[in-house]
Amino acid sequence: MARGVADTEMIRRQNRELILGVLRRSGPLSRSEIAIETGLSNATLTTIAAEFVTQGVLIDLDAPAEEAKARGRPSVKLTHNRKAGYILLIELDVTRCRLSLLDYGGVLVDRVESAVTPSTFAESPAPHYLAERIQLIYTRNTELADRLYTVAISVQGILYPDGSGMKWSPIAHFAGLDIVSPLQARFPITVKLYKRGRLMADGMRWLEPELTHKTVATVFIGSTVGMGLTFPDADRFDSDIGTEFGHMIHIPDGALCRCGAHGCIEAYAADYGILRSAYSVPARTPPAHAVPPGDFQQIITQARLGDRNALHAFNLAGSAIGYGLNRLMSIFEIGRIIILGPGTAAYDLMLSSLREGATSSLMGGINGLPPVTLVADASEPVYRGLLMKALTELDRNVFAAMNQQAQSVAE
Amino acid sequence: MARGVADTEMIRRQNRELILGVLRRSGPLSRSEIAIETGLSNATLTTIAAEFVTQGVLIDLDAPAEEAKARGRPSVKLTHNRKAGYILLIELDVTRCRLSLLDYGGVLVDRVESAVTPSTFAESPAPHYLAERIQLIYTRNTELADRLYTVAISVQGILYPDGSGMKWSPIAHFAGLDIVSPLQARFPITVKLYKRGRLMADGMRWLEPELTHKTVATVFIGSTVGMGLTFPDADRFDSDIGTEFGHMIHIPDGALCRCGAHGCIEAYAADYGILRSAYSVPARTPPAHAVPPGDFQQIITQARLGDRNALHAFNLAGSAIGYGLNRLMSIFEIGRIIILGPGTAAYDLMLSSLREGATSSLMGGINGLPPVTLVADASEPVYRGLLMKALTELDRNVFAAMNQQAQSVAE
DNA sequence: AGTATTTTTTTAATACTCGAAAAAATCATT
DNA sequence: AATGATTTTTTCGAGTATTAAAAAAATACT
Repeated sequence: MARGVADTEMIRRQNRELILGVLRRSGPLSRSEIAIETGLSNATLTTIAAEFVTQGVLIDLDAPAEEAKARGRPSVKLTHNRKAGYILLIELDVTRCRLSLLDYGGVLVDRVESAVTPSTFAESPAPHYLAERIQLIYTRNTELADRLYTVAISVQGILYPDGSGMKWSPIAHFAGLDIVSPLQARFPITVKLYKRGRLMADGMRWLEPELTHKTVATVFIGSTVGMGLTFPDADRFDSDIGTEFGHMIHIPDGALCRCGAHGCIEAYAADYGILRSAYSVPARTPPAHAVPPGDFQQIITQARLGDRNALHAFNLAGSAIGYGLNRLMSIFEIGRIIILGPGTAAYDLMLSSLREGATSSLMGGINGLPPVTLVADASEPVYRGLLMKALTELDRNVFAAMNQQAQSVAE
Repeated sequence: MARGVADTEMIRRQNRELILGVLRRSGPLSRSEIAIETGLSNATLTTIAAEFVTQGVLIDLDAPAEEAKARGRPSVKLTHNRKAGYILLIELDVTRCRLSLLDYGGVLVDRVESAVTPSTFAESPAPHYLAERIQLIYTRNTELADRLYTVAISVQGILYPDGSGMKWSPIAHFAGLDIVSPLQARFPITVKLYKRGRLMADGMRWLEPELTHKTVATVFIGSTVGMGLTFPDADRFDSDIGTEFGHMIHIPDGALCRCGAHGCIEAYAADYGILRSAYSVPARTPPAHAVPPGDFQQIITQARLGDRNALHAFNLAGSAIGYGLNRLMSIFEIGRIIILGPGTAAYDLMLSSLREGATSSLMGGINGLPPVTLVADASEPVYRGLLMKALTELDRNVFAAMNQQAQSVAE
């Protein structure tokens, strides 16, 4: 039920993971510092560190440029051996596809970017499209022949339960295919799909360490409405949570959403929904394909000037999100809300109706609206989240799991 | 971040837990059977089993009444030493309070039952009331002087984040007090509060083992609407999930709920809500205090005879629950729905509107309504859930954690 | 050059699992 | 009744972990 048999190999793996973990969180550290941080003894640190160095996973940082030269034997900081392995991040959204190759130290090595249009994946099926670009990365970076271990892809939409592809995606012709298997068959890599909303929440945890012990909900407001949820310490709890907040039904048979359903939160709170209400377009009118940022900005300006229709549109949006949070808070206790994306610019206009919606239930009333933080640029937490997912995956599944006989990974 | 330092003591604790776990799941087993089941070697089983027997946690079952006498050395089944420890279960709801004392083998030893009324906890504060009854159990069962380890209490309502008491409870004067600390101060026991909805879901997992790898949502429909959610393998994931489904807002500013808010699911789908709609009582009318089972049954009968108002009431109820599930399914993927309680009798009357509500969104439409099971008697899974919580708590925190020097627990 | 100080490594002790061999406990057969 | 076959359980030795404590290493200070 819980875990399987425990033996001494597991001890070592677990302690190796522990060490890579603190190194990942708090820069280069000396053996003693790691010992203190992890609770392991110095003796163990000597052993495991030696193992890591032999295997080429970590290296001694001999930049001796210490701060105030202390007495005693100088400490030697350990740090990631950048050549130990490589990761590839793929950020995929409705408009672009960006591949970033990074080394084990998290340093950018190569980058490929291309535009995505509704016809992109009709012309070249997604697995093929991605394989071609990955091949380009391999060709341009010969050093990673067998050292590219893991590919992390950020997507939006609904995953198959086994994570092999998408059941639904806002990107045309992207859903319905097995993405993971063809890539894993062609290249010697582990491929994983991650939901953008979830990455946002994870990324925020790395960017704001004080969130560690809280349940965090991130809400993206922009051309869509997305959410991510992460739970304290549930590092391993990778089940598909915070899935499609934007497509939670706010009002049965309500406004028409891009997804085809009626009454989704998104249909009221995404840019196109706000635009529609602000210009009193009937709520059943099919949504605009894309809203130019200027148009959205203009509605904000109008609302600030007191325009009734614009104010009303933001009220509807706030209310949709507020009730959505309300419904969420009927299920979890949420410790912190982070709102990201272009919608943050209009947060003040939505606040009162958002709060009203969020607190109008038993749970919402008792617990109140949790503290809210605004983060205008959503791409940073997504990138950070994706990066850390890939690196910790490498830490855990490749380098922590190596046994003593393992060959050195570096030349 | 993950776990702490791993050492050899942890190995032993973990393997002990593993053994107690399979024993808990699959009756008495011989050492070899346990070895096969857990993956541990026979040698290890000899060692650990000897330890357990010395400590009085397990005993050799010498009932030799084997089935077909096989050749070879006969196997000796290990089973729980019933005298190793005791647990106390307290089921508390709006009408009664029942204490059940069980031994480590799960056998009922003593039981105390009393009625609860709205004035009960006004006259005797809850911690005092419970302490008195626990004292009675101690007095009547002298053998458990220092062998009662854990008390598990089933409650309804909203817990404090630290689990020490209730923020809100449907039982008058029960909320707002620290329940756990006074009891732990007075008796040498571990006290924990568990939410009834959650126990239902957990209990169903024990009753139907094929649920193991699914996300299960249990929905109680009766005088309230409650929910429990459990996730596959998330044995340890004890955070407070599935909290107040019944008080999720279905329709903003809708029907008046017992909790004082407007538009809760409960206000449409609990017995009082159905009654109210069936008799066309205005939805803002304060709900009846308790609905006699006969009255509820009568509405079912009327609906089956084609009474429009009764049918409409069940439609509203089904719709409320359907949209609630819909909203839930926008956040998790749910693999199985189990409906419990008196409301199951009217499930067929609610089904079409329930399904319509559940599948009207993007997620609901794509995934469809998961398989639904009906269980009329909700008290069995609650009791089972509570029992297994207490026993596994004992297994894990007391008996798995004992070290080699530990004294024997049995005389 | 010698001493103080801090980090890192070595050493010895202990705990745990495992595979293989040995022992134990029964049935089957002669 | 004795011997053999068979299955379960125990014993034993080897291998791998961790840790505390002692030793060694590497530097600053005097």
